Amino acid sequence: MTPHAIKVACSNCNMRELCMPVGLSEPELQRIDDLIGTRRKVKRNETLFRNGEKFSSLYAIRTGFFKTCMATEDGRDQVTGFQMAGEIMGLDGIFNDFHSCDAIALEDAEVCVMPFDKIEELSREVTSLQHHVHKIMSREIVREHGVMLLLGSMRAEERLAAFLLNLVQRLHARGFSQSELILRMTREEIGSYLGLKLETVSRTFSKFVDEGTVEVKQRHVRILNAATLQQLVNNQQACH
Amino acid sequence: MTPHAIKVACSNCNMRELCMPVGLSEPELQRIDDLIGTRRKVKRNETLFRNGEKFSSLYAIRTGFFKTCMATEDGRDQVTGFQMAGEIMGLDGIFNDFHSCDAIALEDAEVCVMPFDKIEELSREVTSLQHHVHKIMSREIVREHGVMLLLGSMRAEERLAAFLLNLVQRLHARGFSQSELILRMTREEIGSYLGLKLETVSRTFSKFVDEGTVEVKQRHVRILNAATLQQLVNNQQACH
DNA sequence: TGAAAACCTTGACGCAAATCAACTCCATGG
DNA sequence: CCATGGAGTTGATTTGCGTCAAGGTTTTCA
Repeated sequence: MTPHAIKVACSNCNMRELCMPVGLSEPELQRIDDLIGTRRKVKRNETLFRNGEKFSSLYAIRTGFFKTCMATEDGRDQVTGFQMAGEIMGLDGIFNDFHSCDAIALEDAEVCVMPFDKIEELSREVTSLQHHVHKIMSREIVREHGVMLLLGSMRAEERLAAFLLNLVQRLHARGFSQSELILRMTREEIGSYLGLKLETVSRTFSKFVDEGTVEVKQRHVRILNAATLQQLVNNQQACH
Repeated sequence: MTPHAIKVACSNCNMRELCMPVGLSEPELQRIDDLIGTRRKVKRNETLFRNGEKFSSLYAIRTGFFKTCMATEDGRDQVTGFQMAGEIMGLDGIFNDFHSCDAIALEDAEVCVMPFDKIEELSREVTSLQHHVHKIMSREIVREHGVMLLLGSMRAEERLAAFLLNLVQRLHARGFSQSELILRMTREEIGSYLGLKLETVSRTFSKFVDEGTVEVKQRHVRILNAATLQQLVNNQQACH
């Protein structure tokens, strides 16, 4: 329950180039280190923050994997994203000072807690940090545009193909395989994100397997033919 | 073709409280006036900016109505939002310095051009402007979460109900009627935004009319029973 | 280690929305 | 004034995905 707090430094963090601006001077780096108040460990299935909670900090993921989701009144929820190491969470809370979604760890995780008032203070002085914050928020807006396109106009196969390619591309950028990945989320969570039911997700995986496009053993996925997946995403042929 | 340029001032703009922070001091207001390089008129069906164009400025809508949309390779496009007076466009371009969607006027419009480097410069000095920029970006992220929920888990009726309520609420905040509105977009554009085909949008309008929930005469819509629409959005009863 | 729970797969069937098509309405301009 | 074309409506039919159900597999925890 109490956040596990350790004083740490960005300056020797191996995720730095993912969550911090590059090309900082030594004194700037020193000051950025002060941004991170604490680190916090979050166990699998625990929430980092929850809808309605007061917003105070952004969170940079050091290790682990999260989902963010919005709950509706009637109890169902929509997964709005999956986040991995180096990505920033909590941007939704800036708008009205309260979080508007839940962030839940899908595996044991550790995040850097960055009090937002400190970020604003420092980014008034460090121009590259200021621009970096703007870019991160803009990136999230662009990502969500992509999800809207997916949800608004793609068929089930196209959605799952886009999802797999996106995941593997982000993992690859973190030094993992370009063709193999382990899903940290259930079929139901994938379905929620993609606007599909879990049975449809399962069937679509099976279809890809039948066609020899991917190998699936539970949550272990190996992409055998990325081009086929890419074509699915691009063409959208059938539905004119 | 050449942007219609007039030097103007935020300080006596009646949209100010929508696109600028409140509670500025007199000297701060003076400086904010300098943010607006020019105004630009955009005629119906003309683009303010286009996917792939270099990003340089954010745009505050003074008058008129826009859609933003992403094009796919095969020629179709997904409407990602509709924007009205007082709203800010162009946030998508910050991420990689290029716009990633098109902004098209749905009626003759006028926008304030705000060079982004100037915004960054000034928001280093005016704290309330800095926070305002952050809030505007966060608001867009939260809005898109809402659209994802809509696209991912609502049925056609629920989507159109949510759409109408959202539009009328924003118009009401601008001093227009709480129950009457004129749609500036076609059924096809509504459908694209809501992930539906134009025929489905048309049928759903007709259904609302039959049930006495709204009156529709072409693009003129009068909401007769907002509670019924709200219930549709909230309950999502049928699809458990 | 064994039993319950969670997760996943597959099949049969139904339905909401897409598709295809015909027609109406309205704005525009020669 | 009528001709033209874009926009909208409505009907008939198809279809992709949801729903319901049953059974299999993996994980969890006592």
